[in-house]
Amino acid sequence: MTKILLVEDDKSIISNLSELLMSEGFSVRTAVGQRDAIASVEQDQPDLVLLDICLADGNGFAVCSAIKSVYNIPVIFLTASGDEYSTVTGFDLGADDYIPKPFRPRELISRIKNILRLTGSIGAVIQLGDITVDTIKGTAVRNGKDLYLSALEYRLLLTFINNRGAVLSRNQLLESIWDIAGEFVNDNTLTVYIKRLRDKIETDPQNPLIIKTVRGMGYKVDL
Amino acid sequence: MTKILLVEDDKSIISNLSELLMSEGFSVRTAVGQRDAIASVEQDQPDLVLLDICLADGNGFAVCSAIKSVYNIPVIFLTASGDEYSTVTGFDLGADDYIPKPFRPRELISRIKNILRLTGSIGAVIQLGDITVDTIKGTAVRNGKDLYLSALEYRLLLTFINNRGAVLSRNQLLESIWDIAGEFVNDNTLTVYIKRLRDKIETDPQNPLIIKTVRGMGYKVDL
DNA sequence: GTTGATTTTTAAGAATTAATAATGGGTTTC
DNA sequence: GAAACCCATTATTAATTCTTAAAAATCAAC
Repeated sequence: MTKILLVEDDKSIISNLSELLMSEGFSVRTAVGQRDAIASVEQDQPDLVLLDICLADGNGFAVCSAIKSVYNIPVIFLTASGDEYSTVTGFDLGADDYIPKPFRPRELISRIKNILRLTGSIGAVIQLGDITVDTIKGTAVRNGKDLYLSALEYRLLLTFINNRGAVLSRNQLLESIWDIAGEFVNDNTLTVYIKRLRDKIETDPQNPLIIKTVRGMGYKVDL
Repeated sequence: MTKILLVEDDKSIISNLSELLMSEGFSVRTAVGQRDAIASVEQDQPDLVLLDICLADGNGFAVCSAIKSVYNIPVIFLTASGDEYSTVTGFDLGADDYIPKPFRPRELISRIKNILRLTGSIGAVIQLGDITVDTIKGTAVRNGKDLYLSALEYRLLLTFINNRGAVLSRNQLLESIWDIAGEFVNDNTLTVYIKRLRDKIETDPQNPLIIKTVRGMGYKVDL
C-alpha cells in the first residue's frame, strides 16, 4: 500500500484530503510542523510527501530540502503560495510537482499518481496476509525482511496471486509454471515446491494459512 | 544539447516560446499539425515534446497517445484547456506534466527541467551509496576519485539508476544496452560487464551492496 | 482399526546459473 | 608502430537451484 505523508496545519484540509487520498487506496499519515514532518519521514519512510509551505513552526521549503538531502522520496508542494517565484523555488529545491491551492481533487490524484509513476515508486504491491509481494522489485517481504524466494518459488506464488481464491489443480500449476510444451516434469516436483514455498512464507508451515491443500483437487490461496 | 519539439499552431506563441527555450540552451523544432508532429518525433527523436491540445488538423491527445505507444519521450501538455477534465485526461494518456495557458515563463522552464530530471533525460547528480554519479559530466566518483568507468560500464550503471529498485532481467539489460535490433550478444558478455562494474564501484566486489544478483531473475540496484 | 490413495517430508545427484579468469581482436593515442 | 585500452568471447570454476526417488505421514472409506 502506498504511504503518503501529508504535512499541513489546516485541520479542515487535513480531514478532507485524508479522506480523498484514502478513498483512492493510499495510506495517509499527517504531520503539522517541521519537526513532526521530518520525524515522520524517518520513522515511516513514506512513498510520497504532500507538503504545505506555510507551517505553524516555519517554512515548508526547509522540510523539502531536509528530505531531499537524505532520502529519495518524492515531494509535491501543495500550497496557497501559487506565485511564480515560490513555484520556481520549490522546483529548485528538488520538488517533483507544485500544486496551488485550492486544488482540484481529481487533478491532485492524477498528479500524485503521475509522480509515483515517474519516480518508479509505484511498485505493483500485493498484500497476502503479512506478506508483501512487489512485482517490480521481484520480492516477497515479511516484516521488512526479504524471504528470498527462488525463481520458481516466486513464479508459483505469483500464479496463486493471479488466481486468488480459485482451486488450482496440479496440472494447471504444472502447465502454468513448467510450460515447456510436451515436456513433462515429475508430478512430485510441484509438491516439493509447494513445501518449499510454504516453509518460506507460512508462519507455521505445518498448518498453512496461505496455501491451502484441497485434497483430490489441488491447492488454493484464499486471503 | 537537449532537443525540444514544440507542437503548436499559434505563430506568436511559437516565436515567443522558441526564443525562451533557446535562451535556456534548448534546441527547438516546431510542428503545427498532427502529421507534422509525429513525423518530427520519428525523424528527430526529441528529448521532450511540448504539446498543444487544439491543433489545426485535430486533437493533441491523439498525438500524445501515438508518441507514448511507441517511444519513451516525455510529453508536456501546454494548452488553454486548463479544465480539470482535460488535465486528468492528459495524465491518463501518459503525459508527464500539464501546464495551462497563459503560462509563466520561469515556471515553464522549471517544469520542463523537472520532467527532464525525472525521466533521466538530463544531467543530474545522483548518490548511490558512497558513489556519486554525475550524468552531466558522465562520471562516477568515490571519495573524490574518478572510477573511470568505460562507456558500456557507465551505460549499464545508468540503466540501473533509471530503474532503481526494479529487478532487471538479463534480456532487459541486453536490450537496453546492446540494442542492435536482432543482433545478439553472447549472454555471458553481460555477466562479464556486471563483474567489471562491480569491481569498480563496489567496496567489496565479492559481497556486492549496490548491484545485487537475483538468481533466476536478473540484477537490481536497491539503495 | 485396516486399507489404499493422496499428500508431505527428506535427502541427494543432476542441471542450471552466475562468477571468475584468461584470450584475442580492434581502436585510439602518443 | 607500440602501448594502452576497450570490447566480446571462451573456458573454467563455484554456487545455488531444480528434479527425482523413496520413505513417512495424513486422510477417507470401508
